[in-house]
Amino acid sequence: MTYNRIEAVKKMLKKNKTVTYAQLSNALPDVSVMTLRRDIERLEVEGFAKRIRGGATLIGTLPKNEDTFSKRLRENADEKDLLVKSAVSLIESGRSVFLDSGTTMLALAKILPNKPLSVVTSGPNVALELANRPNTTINLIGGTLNPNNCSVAGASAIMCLKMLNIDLAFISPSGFSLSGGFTVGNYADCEVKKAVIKKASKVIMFLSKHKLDKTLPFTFASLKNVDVLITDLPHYNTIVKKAEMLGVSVITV
Amino acid sequence: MTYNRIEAVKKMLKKNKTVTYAQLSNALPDVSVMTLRRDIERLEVEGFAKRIRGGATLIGTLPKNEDTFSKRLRENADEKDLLVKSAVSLIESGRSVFLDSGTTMLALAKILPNKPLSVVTSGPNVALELANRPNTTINLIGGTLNPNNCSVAGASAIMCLKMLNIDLAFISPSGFSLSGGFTVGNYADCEVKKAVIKKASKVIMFLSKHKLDKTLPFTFASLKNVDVLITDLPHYNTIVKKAEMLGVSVITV
DNA sequence: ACATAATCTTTGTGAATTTCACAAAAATTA
DNA sequence: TAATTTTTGTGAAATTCACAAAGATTATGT
Repeated sequence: MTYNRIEAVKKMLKKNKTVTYAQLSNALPDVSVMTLRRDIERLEVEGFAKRIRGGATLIGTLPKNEDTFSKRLRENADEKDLLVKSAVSLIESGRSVFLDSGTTMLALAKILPNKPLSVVTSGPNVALELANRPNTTINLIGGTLNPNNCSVAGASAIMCLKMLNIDLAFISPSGFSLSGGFTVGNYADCEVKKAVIKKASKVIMFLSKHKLDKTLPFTFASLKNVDVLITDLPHYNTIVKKAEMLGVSVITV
Repeated sequence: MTYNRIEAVKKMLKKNKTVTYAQLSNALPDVSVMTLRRDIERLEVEGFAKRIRGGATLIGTLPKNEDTFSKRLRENADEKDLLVKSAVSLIESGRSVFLDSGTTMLALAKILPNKPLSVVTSGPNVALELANRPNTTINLIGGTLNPNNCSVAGASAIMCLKMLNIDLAFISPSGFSLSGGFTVGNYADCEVKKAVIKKASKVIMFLSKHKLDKTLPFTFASLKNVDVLITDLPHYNTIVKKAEMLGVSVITV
C-alpha cells in the first residue's frame, strides 16, 4: 500500500537523518527506484525532507526539540487511519465540510476523496495537506496558532466561522469521559469547537479508545451534541450504549 | 573570448525568445555544450534568462500558467536567502511583524531571530515554520487557500487584519515594473496586501531581479508606498535610483 | 621589464543522477 | 461491468557533478 510505504520511507529518514535511494531500494525491494524517488518528492513538498543528490535528508536536520505534535503524529497511526477511513463515506460531493485540527484530522485529510468539496479547517497543516487537490476549495480560519496541536483559535477564528456555513463537522477531542464529556486542553480551541458545533448541521465526532478517561480542563460538547460517533470501542461498550440511547448513530470500526 | 560568447548567447535569446542548447551549439560550434550550459546559468543568475529543459527562455516571456509552489521553492534559493538575511536586522524585540506568504517569506521565517515577537502571516506554511519558537506568538489570518503560492486571502482575511496591529510589514511581490508597480496574480491576494500596507506603520518590500519586468494583473502598491526596499539590483539601477528619489531607503545586497 | 612560478578561472569530458513522457497496472468511481 | 483516475515502471533525454586540462591573471625574483 502506498501510504505504508511512504511511512516506511519517513521512518528510515527519521532514523538515519539522510538516506540514499540505494538504501531505500534495498529496504523496499518491491518497488522501483522511481517510485521511491516520487515518495521522497512528496515528503519534500510536505516539508519533511529535502532532496539531495542521490537521496534525501531530514528537513531541519538539527533536531529541534521534537515538538509534541510530530510525536503524536506517529502514535497510534494505524488506529487513526482505521477511524478516519469509515468517515469518508459520509462525505458527499458539493458539501461544506469542517475538519478540526489535530493528528486525526490530518489523517482524514490525507484520504479525503477528491470530490468537489468545500473544506473549512482550523488546522494549517490540514489545509496544506489538501492544497493541491483540484476539486477542493479550502478555507482556513484565522487566529492564534497553538503549536502543540497545530490549531488556530481565538477571536479571529470565531469571527471567520461566522462567515461560513458548515454541513458536516468532523471533530476530534483530546479527551472524553462520561462525566466530563468531550474535552480539550485549551480555552481558545474549546471556543472554536463550540462555535463549529453550533454552526454545523451534522456533527461527526471521533472517539478513539486512547482518549478515554482523559479529562482535560475545557468541555466543548457532550454526547447529545453528536450526530455520528466514530469509535474503535466495541459495540457493547457502556459509552457506545449510552450514545445509542441518546440517538447518536455509532460507527464502530 | 568569454564575454563575446555570452553576448552572442544573449543576442540569440533576445531574438528567438527561447533557444535550445542544440541551436546554441550550432551557432557557436567552437565551444562545448557544457560551456553554453554554464553561460545560460550565468544569464539566469543575472535574471536575464530562465533555464528550461533543453535550453533557456527570456525572462518576462514565460509561459503563463503559474508554476507550483514547491517548484518555486527550490528556484533561486540562494538569492532569496541573501535578500532575507538583510531583513532580520530591521526586526526589533516586541514588535508586531507581518510576514507575507510565498517562498521568500518562508526563507525569512526560517532565519527569523528568536526574539519576543508577534508575527502575523497570510502563509500557513510560514506559520508552521515558526510554530515551535518559544518566544513568538503567531497569528494566522483566515481565508481561502490559494494553493499556487500557499496564501490565504478573501473576506475573512481582510476581517482578521482589521483586528490586528502591524508595526513592520514584510511583503514580496510576484512581479514589478516601473509602469505597473508591484503586482500579483490574484485578486484576493492583492486585496490582502493592500490591507496590510494600509495598516502597517512601516512597509518593507523585497524585490529580487527575477521579479523584474514581470507584470501580473493586479497592482497592490507602487514605490511610493514602500518605506524600505530590499533588492539584489545594483545601486546604479534605474529602479533603485527612482526609489531613492521617492524617499525609499534602499538596501542592496 | 622580462621570465617564471603560483594561483585562479574557464573549459571539456564522462559517469552518475535526475527529469520527463508515455504505457501498464492498480485503485476508485460511475 | 465499464469508465476514470491514480499510481507505478521504463527507457530515452537532459542535467548535474567532479575532476583534469587549458587558459588567463597575479605575484615574485632577477
